[in-house]
Amino acid sequence: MPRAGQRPRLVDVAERADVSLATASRALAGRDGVSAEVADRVRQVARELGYVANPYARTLAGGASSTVGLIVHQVDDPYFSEIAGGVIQLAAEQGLLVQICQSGRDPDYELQQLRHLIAQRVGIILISGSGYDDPRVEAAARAELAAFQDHGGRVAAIGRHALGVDAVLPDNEAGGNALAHHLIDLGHRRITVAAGSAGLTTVADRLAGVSSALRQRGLPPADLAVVHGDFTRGGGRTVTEQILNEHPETTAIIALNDAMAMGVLSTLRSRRIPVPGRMSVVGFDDVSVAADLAPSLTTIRLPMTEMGRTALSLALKPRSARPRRRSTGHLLVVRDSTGPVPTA
Amino acid sequence: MPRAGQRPRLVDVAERADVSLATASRALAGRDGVSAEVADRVRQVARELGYVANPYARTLAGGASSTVGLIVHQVDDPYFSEIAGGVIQLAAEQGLLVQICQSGRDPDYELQQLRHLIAQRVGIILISGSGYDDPRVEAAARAELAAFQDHGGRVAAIGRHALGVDAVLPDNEAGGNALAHHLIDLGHRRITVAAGSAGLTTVADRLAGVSSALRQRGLPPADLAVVHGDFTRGGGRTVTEQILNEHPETTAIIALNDAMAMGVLSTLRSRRIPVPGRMSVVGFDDVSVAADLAPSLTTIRLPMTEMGRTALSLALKPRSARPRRRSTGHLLVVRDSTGPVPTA
DNA sequence: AGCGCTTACGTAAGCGCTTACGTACCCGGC
DNA sequence: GCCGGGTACGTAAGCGCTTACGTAAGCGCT
Repeated sequence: MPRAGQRPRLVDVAERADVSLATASRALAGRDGVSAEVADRVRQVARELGYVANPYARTLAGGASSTVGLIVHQVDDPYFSEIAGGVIQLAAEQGLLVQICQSGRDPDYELQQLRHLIAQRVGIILISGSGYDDPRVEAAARAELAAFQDHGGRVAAIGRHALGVDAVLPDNEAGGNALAHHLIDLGHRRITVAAGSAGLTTVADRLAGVSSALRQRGLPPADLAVVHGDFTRGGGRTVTEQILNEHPETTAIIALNDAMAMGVLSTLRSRRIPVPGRMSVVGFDDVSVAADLAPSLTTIRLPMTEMGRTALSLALKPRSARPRRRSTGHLLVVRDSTGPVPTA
Repeated sequence: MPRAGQRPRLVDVAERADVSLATASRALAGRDGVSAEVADRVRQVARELGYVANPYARTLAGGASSTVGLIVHQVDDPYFSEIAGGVIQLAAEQGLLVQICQSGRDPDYELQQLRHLIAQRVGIILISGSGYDDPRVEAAARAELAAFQDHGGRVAAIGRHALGVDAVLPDNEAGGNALAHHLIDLGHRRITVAAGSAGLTTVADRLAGVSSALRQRGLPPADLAVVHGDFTRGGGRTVTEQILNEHPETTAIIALNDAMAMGVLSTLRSRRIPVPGRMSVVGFDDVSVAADLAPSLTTIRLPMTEMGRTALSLALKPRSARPRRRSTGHLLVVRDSTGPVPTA
């Protein structure tokens, strides 16, 4: 008999279906060893009673945890919130709950969040964002995740390699390459990269693609300048000031993510520098506002929502012997922020 | 003795500190009935062992759940992601984990998410976003939340009243009022509101503020037109087309949130209608990109991060007899998207 | 008819915690 | 000296589930 005002328990279902606790549990878990007839009866009663298993009891008893932990650099950055959207979508479809944490782009804090998630016994961990090229931190994270997996935890990474786990990876190098080719095709020769923190693998990869484009076109490395800031709008603004001062010959700026590109555009506007009339600007990611900026932003489209979904689906699959990789497509989206090099 | 390769349990701590399980539990919970000396010893051992309580066991046994559920309309909408950022910030400071869900602006689905969170036994629920003026849905949510609270659950709402729970509420009416006054001061007389879905209380409240401003200025109601879309950039674009067709005399558009305002700006730009030269545009919320748009957006600033924090802190306080309300400040931020009415 | 094997189910242990209750001890008061 | 009352701690009962193991029934086989 369900206690008044309380959620029904498995015993309540079992009693009412006139079976034992064990049978009820098996029936609801879809395990076999239960006749189809009894299983139906149990499921029927559960539905009538509105029974939902207590996840705490279930997990304690050794069942699989139904919560997935997601670590992002910052939730209110559209890149991450779109990824989170994809994760949450698929999680909802699967009846899973998503625990979300931010690292604030601090590797040590991220490690701490990771440990916290593990200590909280979430079943699945998704790590999103760029990796750090600090070997100490990445090795610690790697070790932590390996131990977690050995105890049955499931892990996937989004946009970062070197963690030794399943990962969905955009081809950052190819994207950077495509951007640079686009600008070179437009006649630009003095290109400056507005890069994020030098310690991020994403930055290094995108940058590598840009450099290789120059090489492929036989252009001297001196045609390329690189200025580091951080992957935010504020970072884009700061970096733009620096570019204008230190590399005044620049005719095109490659921002290594859209957030920075927004900062770049905003600063150029306040300096009354026409885009693309006097300066072309490109971004990377194609966050959804990119199309609505003025001018609309030429950028590399990454399927962020899809990336989130894919990462979760990887983590949901049984663990494979060696880490899987899923690469995502990318697409150069040409809009109004790029144009031919100005004729001096 | 901690089992090899396993996380330490409370018994491990207890044994090593040479006390009983109960004492160890009390010591770590900071409950009294434990001598200071013993309590210190236990805490010390726990630290050495890296002990973290298993939240599933803790919750099952009747301890407080340490997870907060957050329901938003959509995570990749900057309004919600900034609120979520605030919630996550404070949660991290308190050692809590945040479970996040999206309702996709569908009242029925939102109700389902709410039930899911409750079924999953989260301890605290935060509901963010506009309420629905559908009495059926709101009443159902109210009932669900009341029952949840009666069983010890904690609830707070952000930006919605009528739920019968603690709430943090921006003064939507005053904000709408301030926007309208600003435009009227600039000489605008044919104002059209780009409103979100008619069924949202937020829309009704902001709209009420706008209407009252016209009344306060002795302007005829006919000076105001209202077109409904949805609270997204796409909604803003659609609505703008409609305004241009059906209300060509309009000189100023009040978008009832920033997302719509972005859609409005984008459509006006593609139609080559100068802002604010021929049309002034205002938004509401002041999401962080608002300042970086071209032209930068005049809007009402809401302290979204703070709202998230406040909501969680309300939920963390012991329940009060009657629902508390915290109102947030709001501020008219005048930027470049508004100007004097064009002289015909 | 008797054996073993499978299938369908029940019994009960135990996951790691919290907490009601019990017990030993020490204090001061008469 | 004894007793009532507080303090500090231990014992053990659960929280609601999963699952290893046990058992009874039914099957085909010799």
